[in-house]
Amino acid sequence: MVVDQLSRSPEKDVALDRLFQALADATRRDIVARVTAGEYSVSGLAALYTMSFAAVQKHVAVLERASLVTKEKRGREQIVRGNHDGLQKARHLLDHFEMIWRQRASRIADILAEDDERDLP
Amino acid sequence: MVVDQLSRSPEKDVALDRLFQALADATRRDIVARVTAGEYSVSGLAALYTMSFAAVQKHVAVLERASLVTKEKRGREQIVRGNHDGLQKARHLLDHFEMIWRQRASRIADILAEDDERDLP
DNA sequence: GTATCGTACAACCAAATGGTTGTAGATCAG
DNA sequence: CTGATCTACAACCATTTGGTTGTACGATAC
Repeated sequence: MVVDQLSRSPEKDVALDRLFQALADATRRDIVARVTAGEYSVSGLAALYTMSFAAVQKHVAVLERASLVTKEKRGREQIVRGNHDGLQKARHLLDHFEMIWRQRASRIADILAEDDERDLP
Repeated sequence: MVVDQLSRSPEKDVALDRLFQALADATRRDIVARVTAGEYSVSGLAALYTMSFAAVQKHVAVLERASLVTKEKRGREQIVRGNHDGLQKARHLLDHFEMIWRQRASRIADILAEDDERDLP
């Protein structure tokens, strides 16, 4: 029962938990797509969906905690915008996974190549 | 209350829900990292963590449903491997978001450029 | 054969999630 | 000032999640 996780820094882990958790809902992904392309107030977003205003408000709060969007007060409205950095963090981890995969794939290729060399005359 | 979501195809949505949901847990991300780099049996994975075997088994099941790993029976063991395609699907959506963002950013740049032209003598 | 190992799965539990309604505080329009 | 709008937040509810223990079953070792 080794406790070592491959990933160090539990703080980052929590940030990643929130990031992926936030993206694990179709409505929230829809919100991210919309506010990445333009600006919306919370009520402007709420008008787009059949669920209640409070529900949309909660979704925006989840996205904000995950650093995927930012809110800024403008008069009595709260303007929601996409946060580029949050998206990049998620991409970076997936890129990292893919890098590991490619390294493994090339290692396998190397082994096969060695076999080929052995088979050569 | 417009019902239209930006993203079409609810089936893909469910797949993405599962994908990001699966990645929203540090233990599961750790498992993905490990089985992407090499092969592990379920009990081999379970030995790495302090939680029970059944818990790890459930995590692997979540990853399998999300198409992030595959299981293959070998003797009495079940070998877990990383699934490259699953990772790419997640990356593609994030790439898409980033593309929208860049389009918006360049649109803003264009507008600013127009202003600059107006200001020029 | 018997014992052991690796797995699957059910039943259970506490906590989190995604939704609702209702209430209350700011801000704007008339 | 009054009324409408936008937001925040609490309380509640059903379902899911992440964990546990216990049982059962096929494959392996001796």
